Order: sequence, then structure tokens, then C-alpha cells
Amino acid sequence: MQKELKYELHRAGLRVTGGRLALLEALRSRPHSDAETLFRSLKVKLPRTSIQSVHNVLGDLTAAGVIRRIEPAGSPARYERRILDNHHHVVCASCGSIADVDCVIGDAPCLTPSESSGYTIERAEVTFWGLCPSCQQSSHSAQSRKAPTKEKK
Amino acid sequence: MQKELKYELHRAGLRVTGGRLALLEALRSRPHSDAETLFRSLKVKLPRTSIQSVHNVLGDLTAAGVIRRIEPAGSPARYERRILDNHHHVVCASCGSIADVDCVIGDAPCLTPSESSGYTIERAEVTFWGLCPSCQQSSHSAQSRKAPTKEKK
DNA sequence: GTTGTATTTTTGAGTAATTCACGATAATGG
DNA sequence: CCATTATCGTGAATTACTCAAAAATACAAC
Repeated sequence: MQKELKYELHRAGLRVTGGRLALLEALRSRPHSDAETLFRSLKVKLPRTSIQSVHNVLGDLTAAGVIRRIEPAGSPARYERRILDNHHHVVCASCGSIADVDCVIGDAPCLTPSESSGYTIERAEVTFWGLCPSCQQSSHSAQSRKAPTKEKK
Repeated sequence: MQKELKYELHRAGLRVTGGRLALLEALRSRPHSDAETLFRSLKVKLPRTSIQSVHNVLGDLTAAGVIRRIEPAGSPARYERRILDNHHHVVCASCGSIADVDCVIGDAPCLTPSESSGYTIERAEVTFWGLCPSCQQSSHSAQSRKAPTKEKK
């Protein structure tokens, strides 16, 4: 299973390093993680790593197209390995957890705006906002307005 | 014309102050401005103001629902006064300029995901990415990869 | 296996955008 | 006009990164 990750890096023209493999593994088990979460995860196996190195790796992998970066409003950047299809996300407005949402209609959604002010449109990004199952339960008490920082466990 | 702005603040339960009026005016002439741009604009009439005060006003107005905050990836937060309808945005991938895009289909777009992992969905946010008319022209030379910071004049 | 070199990582400092705290000031109801 | 709050201004702090340079490492060539 590590072989597949090594090949993935190799194919992208990147050197195979412990940090990169560990990061891809971490992203496999916890998609949509942010840099800080990944850092804490990597620290277990690689105690000498740093948050800057994690940002470094994330930047390299993103630039090489191995992972994808998403930036929901009010949250630090999240990363995911699912890059082959054009899918979208639901973000929990309460806890900030994220889940994948398949494209609404086939690959290219019904998203060709009628009037685009002369802009050429290359890509449509859809973010749904709502409540995750867990936060639906605990929505009897007042919801914290701005707490979408920690990823739900 | 100022009367209308005053009433708008009043109705939202906010006190009518020079800073808030000036900010709403500035947002009228330049929608999708960021805090820094608004600050420079306000400084002309209100030399004693500060960037923190602008953030303060922006926060208050956003919380009261008088303005809306949008946060495109890779850009500081932008603000707009058009809040009564559910519209979307096109962001220029090169210069970061933003234009409004009317809802793809009526008020509620064709955006009900088939599978939402148990999330209740309250709102769909659509961001189109492309090139503005001006940047389409100047796209013969290599485009800067990460320069969507300044708003287009 | 050893070596050379370019890439990566580490370490440290720096930056942008925003938030927090709190005394000073100003807006509104009475 | 006055009192009471809301708001503003000032300064410090925070978050999420980016940048730079030295130390370590991966990998191709021998």
C-alpha cells in the first residue's frame, strides 16, 4: 500500500520522502484535514518534523497536483487526495467538519451562468453549508457562532 | 440618498455613525472591496479612522445582516451590500476581481446533492473561477500564479 | 556501495489579515 | 441637555502562513 503512494509521488516528479508518504497516509485516513491536524498526526512517527515542513509538503503536493487544497470561509485550508473527479463539499456551519458531495449532475454540474460580465469561466466551485449529523443532535443549546475551527473526530 | 442608508442602519438596530455610513457608501461605489481597500477609501473623509475600526464596522454590519462577507480562496475577505437575493460570484483567477452572477436557475439553484452524508443542507455557495475581460487581453505573457490580492481598478 | 548534486527538510524569522481588550468618545432615548 | 450604552480608536496578540538559509537526504551515475 505504501508502494502505491511511492509511485504516485514518483509519477508526479517528486522525490519519495518519509514526510510526504506519512502525509499522504494521514490524508487517507482523515480527508479534509488542515495543516495543524496533519502536523499533529505526523509528529507521532516523525517527531523531528515541524509545522513549516508540513506546509512545505502540502505546498509541493498541491503544486504537483497530488492533493487538492480547499479553503472554506472561516477555516484554515483543508487538503484532500480525491482529485480525479470534480466533486464538491458540505461544510458543517457549527463544527466545521467537511464531507464530499458528488457532482450534482454528472461530471459537469448545471452551472453555466447566463450572464458572467465578460468573464471566461473555467471552473465552478460549489460549497454546501449545513449541519453535520452530530451537530444536528446537539442543536438544542445555543450554537456557537464562530467555532468552525476544529475538525470533528 | 444618505437617508436611505441611515434608515437601513436604524432598521438593523444599529446606531447611525459616520464610519458606518461612509463604509456603506464606499461599498456602493466599489462592491466586493476588502477591508484594506475600504480603509483607504474611508481615510479620505475620516482621517482619524483605523483599519481595526473598519474591521469593527464590517463585523457589526455583517452580524446585523446589512452587508455580506465573501471569502474567496487566496484572497482577504470581501464585502458587498447586495444581500436580498441569493446570487453568486465569478472570481478572476489572475487579478482577483469579482463580479456578481445571478442564480443559475431562479432563486434556488439546481443544487440539491443526491448524497449528503447525513448533513442537512441550508445553503449552496457557488464560486466560478475564470478570467476577467481585462486579464483575458493580457494573457499572452506568463500569468502570475498567486497574485489575486489587489482588487482590479 | 560510494559519490555528487539537487531537492527537501529543518530552523528561525517575518508577514498579512484579523481578533481581542479597554479606555475614550459619541449617539440616542428620555 | 443628560445619562446610558454602543461604538471607535489605540495597542497588543493571534492565526495561518510564507520566506530564507543552513543542514540533511534522495537518487542517479559511476
